[in-house]
Amino acid sequence: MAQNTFKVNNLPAVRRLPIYWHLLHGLLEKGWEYVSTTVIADELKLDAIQVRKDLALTGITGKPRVGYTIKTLISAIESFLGWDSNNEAFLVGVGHLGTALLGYNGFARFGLHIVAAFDDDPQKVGGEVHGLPIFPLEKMNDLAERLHVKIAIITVPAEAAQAVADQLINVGIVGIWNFTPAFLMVPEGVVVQNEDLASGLAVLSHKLTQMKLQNELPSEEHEKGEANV
Amino acid sequence: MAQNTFKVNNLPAVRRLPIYWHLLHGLLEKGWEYVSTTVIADELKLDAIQVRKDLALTGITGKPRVGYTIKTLISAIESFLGWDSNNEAFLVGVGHLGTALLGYNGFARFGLHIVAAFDDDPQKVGGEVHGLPIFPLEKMNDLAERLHVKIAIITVPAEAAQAVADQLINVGIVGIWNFTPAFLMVPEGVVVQNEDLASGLAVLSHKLTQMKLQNELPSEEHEKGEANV
DNA sequence: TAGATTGTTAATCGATTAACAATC
DNA sequence: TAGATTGTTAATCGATTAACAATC
Repeated sequence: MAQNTFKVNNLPAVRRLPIYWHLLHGLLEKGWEYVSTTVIADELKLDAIQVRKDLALTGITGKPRVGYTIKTLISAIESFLGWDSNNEAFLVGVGHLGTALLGYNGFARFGLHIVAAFDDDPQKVGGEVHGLPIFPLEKMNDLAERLHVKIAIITVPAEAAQAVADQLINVGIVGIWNFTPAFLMVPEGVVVQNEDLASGLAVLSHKLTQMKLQNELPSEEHEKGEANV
Repeated sequence: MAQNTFKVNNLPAVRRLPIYWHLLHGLLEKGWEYVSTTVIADELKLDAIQVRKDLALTGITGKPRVGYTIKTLISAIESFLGWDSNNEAFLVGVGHLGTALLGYNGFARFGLHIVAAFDDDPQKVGGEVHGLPIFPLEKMNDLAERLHVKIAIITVPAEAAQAVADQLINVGIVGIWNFTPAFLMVPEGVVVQNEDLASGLAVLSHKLTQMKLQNELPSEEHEKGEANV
């Protein structure tokens, strides 16, 4: 019945789109024009059917026997993710990580432009990092209004994260990229993306521990070996 | 039949463990001794049953009516993830992000100690970042042997990532924390954890786009409103 | 005791994988 | 044409959620 199936909520698939995007750029640079899902799957150790399903999210279709036009695919991913329109962002917390993110100009490719940085350290306020002036937190309101900023990156210490988030939401921020381990309480209508490095490290540690165990119990069924006990 | 069910492969759950860990530390500092999964779920906007299942991974059990001993739980998470043993790590690529990670001493809490940094820029080699000397890539073999390092963090430009990974694997590295968007080909027995910021940004962008769409189609079923067309 | 909370077994939901017809 | 590849429908797998007995 629904004229609009709107089955656009596959987060794992969304996370894979940038990975395809990166690969596609590489192929383009190598002079390729078309690519099949078989090739993509092979390069990324994925299932070709999965790749096809993922790419279908963007609405693009391929040609049997030929594959997909790489350029079209890249654009489709960008527009699906909204990376083809410019987004201005604030960054709050000019410590090690904040400074690194300010210096990393790679986000521009994704339409993300950090237009102002904030910190509450009087030593830092008034200074510049990678050409961007650092403002005191009080200036936030003023600048948000003037620049119509909707996205903010939080790189403050965890203890300060909630207060900073509250303040950001207050000045109209609706998307928060949270690099602290703090869990932020936000009202409906505000989106938070947690980027906690500890989670990534946990997975790495866990995989390593698993592997170590596997090696200690020598031939404990090599995935599907014969039962030998 | 299997005396060892070994159902320890729930990656989403593993990613949540550090989040619990952080919350538990906060509660401990507030003077709490016990905590129930109801409280944890409430704080993190999760399901209490899910929290219980996740915590069960670590092997710890709680007491009905009381909950879990916070200190025990913290230790259990740490030991499950191997965070209670020290792991030495290399870091390759002392650019913006690499420098930030070197300066971020928070990893020590997770047992991860960066013991040497490498870069191929002669300008950087011989210098120091946050007290750590920067070595040329050639020194890798030497140092890996001497220090028994098993983990490496890659923060080089994407184009150089595969070559660096090859070299690292060559000197005995078995765990790679890959901060580049490059997909690394590694032999069996080597674990890679990709930490591509673009994936996180993609999810944020996607959620924001979704929200915008929702607002544009005004009352398109408020999750379960009446069909009005 | 009464009742909150755990831990386990079963049901549901969603993502991945398989099967296969359509197509260039 | 023959056959590689797409796109869709169905089957499987795994994670989340529900139900409920056990317990302090």
